[in-house]
Amino acid sequence: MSEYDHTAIEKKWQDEWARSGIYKTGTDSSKPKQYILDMFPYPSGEGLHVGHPKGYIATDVYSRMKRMQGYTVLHPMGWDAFGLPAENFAIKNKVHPRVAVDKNISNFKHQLSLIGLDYDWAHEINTTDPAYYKWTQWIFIQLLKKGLAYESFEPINWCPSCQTGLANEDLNADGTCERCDSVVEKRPMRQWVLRIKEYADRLLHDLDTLDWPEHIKEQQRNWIGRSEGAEITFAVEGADPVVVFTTRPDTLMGVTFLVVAPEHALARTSTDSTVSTYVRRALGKSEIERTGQKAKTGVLLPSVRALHPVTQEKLPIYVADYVLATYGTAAIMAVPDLDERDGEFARTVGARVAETKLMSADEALKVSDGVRKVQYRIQDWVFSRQRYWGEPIPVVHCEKDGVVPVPEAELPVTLPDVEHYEPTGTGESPLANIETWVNTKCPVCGAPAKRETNTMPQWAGSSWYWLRFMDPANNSALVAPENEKRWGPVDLYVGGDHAVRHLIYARFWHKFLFDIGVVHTIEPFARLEFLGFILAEDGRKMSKRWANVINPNDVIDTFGADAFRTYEMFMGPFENTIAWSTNGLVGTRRFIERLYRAQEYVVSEHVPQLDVALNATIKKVGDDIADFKFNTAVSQMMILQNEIDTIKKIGKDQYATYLKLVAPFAPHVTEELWHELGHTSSIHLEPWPEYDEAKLVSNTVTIAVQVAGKTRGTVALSRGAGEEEVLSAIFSDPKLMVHAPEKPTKVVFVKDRIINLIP
RNA sequence: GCCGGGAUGGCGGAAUGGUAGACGCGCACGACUCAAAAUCGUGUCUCGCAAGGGGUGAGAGUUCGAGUCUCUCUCCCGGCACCA
Repeated sequence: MSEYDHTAIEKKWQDEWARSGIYKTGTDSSKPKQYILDMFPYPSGEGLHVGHPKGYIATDVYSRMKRMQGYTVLHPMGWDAFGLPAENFAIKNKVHPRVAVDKNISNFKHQLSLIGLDYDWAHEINTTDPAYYKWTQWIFIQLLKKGLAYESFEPINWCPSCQTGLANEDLNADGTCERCDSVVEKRPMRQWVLRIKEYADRLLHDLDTLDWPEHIKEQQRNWIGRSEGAEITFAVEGADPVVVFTTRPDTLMGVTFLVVAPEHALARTSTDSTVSTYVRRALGKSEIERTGQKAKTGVLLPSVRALHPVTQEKLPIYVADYVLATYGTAAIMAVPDLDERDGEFARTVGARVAETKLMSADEALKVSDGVRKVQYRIQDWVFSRQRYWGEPIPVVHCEKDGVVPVPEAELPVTLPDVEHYEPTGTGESPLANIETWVNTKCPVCGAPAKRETNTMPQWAGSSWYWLRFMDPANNSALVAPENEKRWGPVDLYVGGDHAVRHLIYARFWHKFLFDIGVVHTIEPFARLEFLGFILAEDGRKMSKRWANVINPNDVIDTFGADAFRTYEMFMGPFENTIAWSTNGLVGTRRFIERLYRAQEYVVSEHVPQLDVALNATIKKVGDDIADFKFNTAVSQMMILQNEIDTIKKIGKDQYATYLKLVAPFAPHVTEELWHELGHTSSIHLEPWPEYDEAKLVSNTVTIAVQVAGKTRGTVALSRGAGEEEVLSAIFSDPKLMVHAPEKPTKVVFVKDRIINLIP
């Protein structure tokens, strides 16, 4: 037997698999399909650290088993390559973002290739490829045609550092810019916005159909933030009526005043100087300053009074910035008696507090002429960015015809080369400076017109990419219907970090594509497995800044891809965040070596002593991979290996079976050993082993003996032994005899498991 | 405040209501070696020489039997949050 030389073995088989194409996407449509997808990466200049491939290894293990189980498998990989990092790199180094992106992609591909993943690179996609973003633009035009994309001039989040508008989803929890942590301003400017709110109810309800982790569904429910309530109109003396939204119409009789947001027309049009000063100050505050404050401030609107719809009582109206402009009607009815915030505000301004007599919601609506209404926290999706490196929004502005979509035959609208990638800061993208590109003709009337110069956000390309993987080279359709029917939906989607943003945008676009007949399922991702991150050995995030980054290339060089893969699956539960441990990796390396050395134990005849352990391993490894419990699958393989090392003997067929079980985890060494056994075709195309139910359990069992619920020892008997037999075994064991009552008042006997004697 | 998920050795973690701590790391001792590494073997929750006792965040409960089920509480992680 030769030494285990992981470098030679891994190189040899990676080359051979590439040559023979064993991982090509299956074409046999008579077999059941599995579409297994990773969240595709942004190819950063940093390259991969050992945390990144964890999800890729998991889908690799899963897809290998599924292929062996007879499924045709689609397991593709691609690049989500638009976005700010490449653009910032371009600004700094004066190179075209494409150059940096291409370089990064080739580095990523090299790193991935060392891991031995079974991607079918014939299906590779790149969101920055014009042949790809042609269809991203096509989807935008369909949204526009259906009235789901619109221009808005409302104030939006503006990041002064990135110099672009942002969606709410691009902000941190504290309201700062997700990318650079700058304090975000509200800035009124022209923006393209998508009506995701129209899909809010479907996005909420269809969560129930998904096999996703509960915490992800919950995050999406929180983000959508549906609340049921009512709108009630209050007549106002001296001004137009005020409509309020409330989730508690039943508290109507406790209302003692109204409050409107500074943005509310009633506040903005007030001529009172105290009010206008307050409003001006409030509007000048950032989102954080306004929502972060605890003490409530506000002023009375003089010369207006609301009329209580039931008592006709005259109620004061205040303007206060604890009422949000972006939610409900920007006006509330205050019930200081029951609502803590209203109560606090009433104390600050000295407003009246009345005891609330509750009535039924129905009655309240009747007497107040209120209407039931549903409100959402989610806002429409601000979809334009004033930056260079994104998909151009494919519309033309014509003086006569207004906004005109670029005809589909003229797509893609390609991104022109520019001299400077810097954002202009004026609310225009760098594209605005390229006159030859901006100036065009109106597709409707032919008159001179100007192209839209805003680009799409980073999330656009990833909002439909799983469809392109099904049909990557199609130039006449986003995806051919037969391919979409063949592969959709994604059976298993694996990734992390995008619980809300990507997953909600992707579901939104998918539902839209369902509505226009492009896809046949209402949801894109039937099952989602969310991964836990790998921290650095010091327990911190892996980062250049802490100098604690571990590069997979180095690990693979020292320990081999097989040990590396197996370790990442063995570290702990897939969804747990766990610190990397090079010591831990040594353990799986030892396991691979013992597997390798076990070829010395191979004998031609069957070794019955291994039957139980081997059958149990077939069952457990298969079940556990299916359930994403890779850590216990690996530990079961180790248990079998321990058994083999004890017996120092394994039948040739048994070893072959064992190799197939390890193959998804350690594809190179198992392929090598498989060929050593004399096979000439790949182990990865072998049928997955089946277990023999009859051999799953051994003929002897260990029965725990308890006295009054306290375990006193065990007896070993043949399977199926009756109570009498167990009792006689107990009383012939001197150690147990001492504890066991001769005449128990009660005996609990569970066959093959336990006996409990109660004195 | 609301919602979701947790708490088990020195560490990562196992346990259909049925022998808690599988598997791995680490550690200790032993074998091999001139020696070391590698490898192999033995041990490793805790108190105790032993017999035996205690032990899965705390407290109660259900049960012949609870890490697992129920209730109360503490703490940790994540999401949302002046959302009316």
